[in-house]
Amino acid sequence: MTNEQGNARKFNFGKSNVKALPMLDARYLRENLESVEARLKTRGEGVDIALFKELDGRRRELLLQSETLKALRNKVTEEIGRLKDKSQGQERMAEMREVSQKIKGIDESLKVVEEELQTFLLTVPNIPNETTPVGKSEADNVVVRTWGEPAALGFEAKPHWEIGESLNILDFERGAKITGARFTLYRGAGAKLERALINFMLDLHTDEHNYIEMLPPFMVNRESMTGTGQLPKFEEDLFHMEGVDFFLIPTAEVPVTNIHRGEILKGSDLPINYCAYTPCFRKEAGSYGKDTRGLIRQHQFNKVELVKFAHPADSYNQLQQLLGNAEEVLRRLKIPYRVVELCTGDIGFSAAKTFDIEVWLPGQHCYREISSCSNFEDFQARRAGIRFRQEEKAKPEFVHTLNGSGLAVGRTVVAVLENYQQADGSVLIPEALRPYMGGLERIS
RNA sequence: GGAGAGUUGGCCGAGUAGGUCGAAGGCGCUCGCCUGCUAAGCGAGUAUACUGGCUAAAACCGGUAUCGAGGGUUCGAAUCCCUCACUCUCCGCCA
Repeated sequence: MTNEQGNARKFNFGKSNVKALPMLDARYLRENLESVEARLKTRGEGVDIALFKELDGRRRELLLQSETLKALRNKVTEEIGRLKDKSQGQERMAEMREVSQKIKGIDESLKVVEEELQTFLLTVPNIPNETTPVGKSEADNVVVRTWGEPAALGFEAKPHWEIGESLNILDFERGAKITGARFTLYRGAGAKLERALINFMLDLHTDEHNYIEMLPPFMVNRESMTGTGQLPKFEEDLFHMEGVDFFLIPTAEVPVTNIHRGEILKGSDLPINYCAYTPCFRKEAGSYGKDTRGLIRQHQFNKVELVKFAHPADSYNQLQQLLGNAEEVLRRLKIPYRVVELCTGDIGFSAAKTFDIEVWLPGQHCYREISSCSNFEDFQARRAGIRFRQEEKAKPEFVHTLNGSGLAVGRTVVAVLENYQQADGSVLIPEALRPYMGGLERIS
């Protein structure tokens, strides 16, 4: 046995026993090919219609052949079973032996086609909602509203990394020494500020916004990553464990949405609101030159996430609520922000509609994303098999899933440091946070 | 790390000398009946996915699959064999 095999065996607890993911809505795609294609085009994304037609057609053809033969075999087998004298069945048994061989061959081809089809379907992004503005890039996003006035500091605003280093609460050099680039060590009041923000956000959402707090695993299996849409397409952005088929979560969206994977929920329980603090781990592949300084883009950062499972007819109302719940964090902290509606060219793979909250950063003279609130409609629900019944006996339907940061904690620290910096180099603590900082009013 | 026990439908729970078992029974639920209301009682029904036919679409009718997952033996597997995952108990180790 090679070393690698030994390892694999030792840690071989990768697959969950939850049933395989259900087929995506191949039927809907089959019947609405043209319109789906047109709407996906607004993302700047093409669908290989010819490939789909071929795979889908082949699959149905093979399925029909296989099922017809199985029906025959079942019938004959039942007759044999009814025989008192089994020796009378010899001839038919021989026939069925051949039929079974044929079925085996067809099923093997079928399996190949189904895997190809599944792989194809899993790489098709969500269809944007009709209300999502059509556009090519970030530049076409629409500012929905702006809250708060950037404060007139009366001096040249410093970027947070300078503030953090001079107050000795953020240590980028040692973070890099301990691990590497894009890892930061928080010290003293800095560490406490991060923790205070986490608790403040969790308390706000659970006590006032009616979310149930969850503390999920920070590693998930492949099925979970596929359920929310990170896999199969974005594996290169994820940290993968060696020896086990687990991934570090890039957001709490993954473990929290997958809480109900493969379940049928009660319609009367909707909407279900969950809120979770987790660290998030991202490789940030392809962003090498970007945001190299400071806390903005880290391989590990903390986030409080809001997740909703909603009735399809109610999901856009829920999206507004979720967005408002996230905004409330910045309102309480009295930090200016704006809300941006993402265009079709800028929304994520799984989203049908997304609003970003961008916080004002005086040190950088710009608004930066601090939260992303999306309605995935039934996209994740299909992949993850999350359904509900309207009524006790009704047919199960897919729920709509939503989530949003409420908020990204590291970036909130950035916003606090930069917006609350004082001429003397100290930083005031927002009033709402003081109870979480042991009454501390100022970091100096 | 070692030893053992389990995994069946919304839930509980039968079913292992392979055959008519998608699966007894109970609970729950739905509809109907009955009783002046309630309770009790009686009758019927009660999984999911894919797929063929019909259809504008459904309803509907038919087929296939599913008894943790995957594979094997067999004309035929919930039942036999193998691999894996998970749950529980005991021992060891450990925050």
